[in-house]
Amino acid sequence: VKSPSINIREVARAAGVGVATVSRVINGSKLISPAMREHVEAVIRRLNFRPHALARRILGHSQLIGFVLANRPFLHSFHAGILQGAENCARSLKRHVVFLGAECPPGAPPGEIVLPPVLEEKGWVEGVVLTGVVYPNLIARLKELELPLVVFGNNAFEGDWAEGVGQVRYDGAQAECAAAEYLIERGHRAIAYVGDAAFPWFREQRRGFLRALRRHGLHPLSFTQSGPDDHVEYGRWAGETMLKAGPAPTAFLAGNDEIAFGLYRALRGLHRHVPGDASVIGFDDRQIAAVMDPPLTTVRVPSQEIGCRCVRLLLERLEGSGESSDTQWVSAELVERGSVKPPRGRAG
Amino acid sequence: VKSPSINIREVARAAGVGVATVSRVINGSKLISPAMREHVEAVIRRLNFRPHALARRILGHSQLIGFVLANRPFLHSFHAGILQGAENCARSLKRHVVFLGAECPPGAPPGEIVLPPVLEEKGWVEGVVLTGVVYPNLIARLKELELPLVVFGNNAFEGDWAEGVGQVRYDGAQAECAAAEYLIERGHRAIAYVGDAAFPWFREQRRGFLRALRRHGLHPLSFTQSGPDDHVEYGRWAGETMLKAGPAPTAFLAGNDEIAFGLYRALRGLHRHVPGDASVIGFDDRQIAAVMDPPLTTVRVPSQEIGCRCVRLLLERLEGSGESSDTQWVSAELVERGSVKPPRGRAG
DNA sequence: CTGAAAGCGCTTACAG
DNA sequence: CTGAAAGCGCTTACAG
Repeated sequence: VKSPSINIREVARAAGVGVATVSRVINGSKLISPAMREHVEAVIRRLNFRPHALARRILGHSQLIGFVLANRPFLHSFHAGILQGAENCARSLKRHVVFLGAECPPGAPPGEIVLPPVLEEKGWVEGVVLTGVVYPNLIARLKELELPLVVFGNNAFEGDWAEGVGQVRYDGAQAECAAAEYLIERGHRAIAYVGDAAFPWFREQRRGFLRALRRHGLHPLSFTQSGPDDHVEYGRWAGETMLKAGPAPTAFLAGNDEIAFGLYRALRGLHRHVPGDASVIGFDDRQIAAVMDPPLTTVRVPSQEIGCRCVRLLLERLEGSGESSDTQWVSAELVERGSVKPPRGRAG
Repeated sequence: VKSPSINIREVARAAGVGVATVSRVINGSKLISPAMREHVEAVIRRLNFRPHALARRILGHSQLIGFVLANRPFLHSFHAGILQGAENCARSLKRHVVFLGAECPPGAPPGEIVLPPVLEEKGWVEGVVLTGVVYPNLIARLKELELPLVVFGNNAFEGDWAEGVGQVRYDGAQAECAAAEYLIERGHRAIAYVGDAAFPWFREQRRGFLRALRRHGLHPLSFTQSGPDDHVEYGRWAGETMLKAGPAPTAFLAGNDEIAFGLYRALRGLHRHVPGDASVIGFDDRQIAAVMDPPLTTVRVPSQEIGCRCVRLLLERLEGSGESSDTQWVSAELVERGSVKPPRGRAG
């Protein structure tokens, strides 16, 4: 059931040359005279010949990179940024990105995880960039498949997987420490961190938060229980709980921007004003941050840059098989908008 | 420079059978005895053999679908939704999606447009789903390449390209007509449409808006000039201009949610309250809509469904080469949130 | 059911 | 510089 599309042999015959010559032309080989090149190119144009991509790459590289978004029902703007960065960078390096979803429960034995065929089969992708919610068993499975791997480190759960895999990450503890300092400088003393401790990225942030408070001899408030999957709901729940229960914080450090939005809702529900009654700092700088009211001061994580660095690191490791640098760091910085003020009853 | 990875021939030798038999096993052929199958499978496992994806598909189908996002510097949440829908659907149909950016200025002759190699070469993708900002010349180029094509119709500029291409679209005029009626029912008389008429999707919406106003004998206000590329800025500019210049509208129909947010800003800057002083309805229902203050009433366009329908339609056309249905419609519906109220001085 | 052989469309030593 | 031939890893008639 092959369509009668023309192949290199027919081009060769039409041009009155050998197939090797046609091959050299389409591959831009130097071993060919200008006259011959022009002649063959003319025939190629006339016949509208396009070489078959798969056949060309049976030996050699597919130039395809797998971008795996693990365990995510939805492509949020943050991961969309990573994907876009990866695609841009891949394109400039003559590679292409296959976008792949993958679900794999944390408890599954690596051997039993079934991945998309593009990953299971050999020859499709040269390597994989791994993002989303990444459990060690997925990494183990990908290693079994002998796929060169770069993971967005902050998305991965702790485990014994680092060997042989490239990482791009930001220092969440450091960033959140700086955010806490920023609040402390502005006079806040009752500061709360909000983020489900079931996730490593939130735990890491919280460590930085604790570090800052300890340094200043302040008592840290935290809300780290597991709750609703929806981050907005989680933030609202956390806010309501904390405001009703204990000494009300004058400032909140939210694990991400959606949690921050949930906190806004809780605050508003209790007639507290942001930032008049309570300050809030988010994390990630997703698209919603600038649009919230007041605009959210937040820690910007450069998503596009992360995507770009992931594919760049992957290709470095592919080429220099001598295991290039294991971890690359990108920096996360506070972007000041309108959700922080000194607490009430204190000179600005 | 071939890595010494094992191939079908070696498996056959190790199993003491012919390569055809191994081939049948990995392809799940029925023409094989259970005993033989088990034996070969054991050898495959022992040798950790994985067939080469590219070689398998030289004849036959690549199972790859190109998802092209044209002329977009950024993957917005709306298109991210389409992509995610496409990937989900593709996966369930055993296909994979290659995410591709493409820039091509509207004026370029089709012959001169250079696309990613994955599209230029034959055999990579079985077909293309086209979204973003789509000019007719890009469609023409893709047709030259004989790539089966489904476009998200609302993203495409008018032109003589419809023949032979599948489309998925929503009825923007109808949706915006309904949105206008919704405002009229609530007592609004001075209603403005805001959206750059340079873009066909805004023009289509505006037609629906005009239809509704005409039906009720109302005078339509419109802001359709070309302005800043950034939609938020565009909305702000439109809002400020209209509020300063003419009879102030009591309600705005924004071409998309970001324009609506720009209108919020303009209104706030002039100390007008939403929805107290002016109502606003957005379009698309992007992620920011629910997060705006007040939450934006908007027309929801089912982005994931669009992505899914695009790949489904593409595969139908691939299989039944008898040109299956040309255009599929999805419905866009108003989602009521908090940005609409009856105008001042009128009973609710 | 199974295997030897021809074939898919290309690339790449090798010889000239 | 150019071409005939062998090779890439797989699939698929064909014959048994």
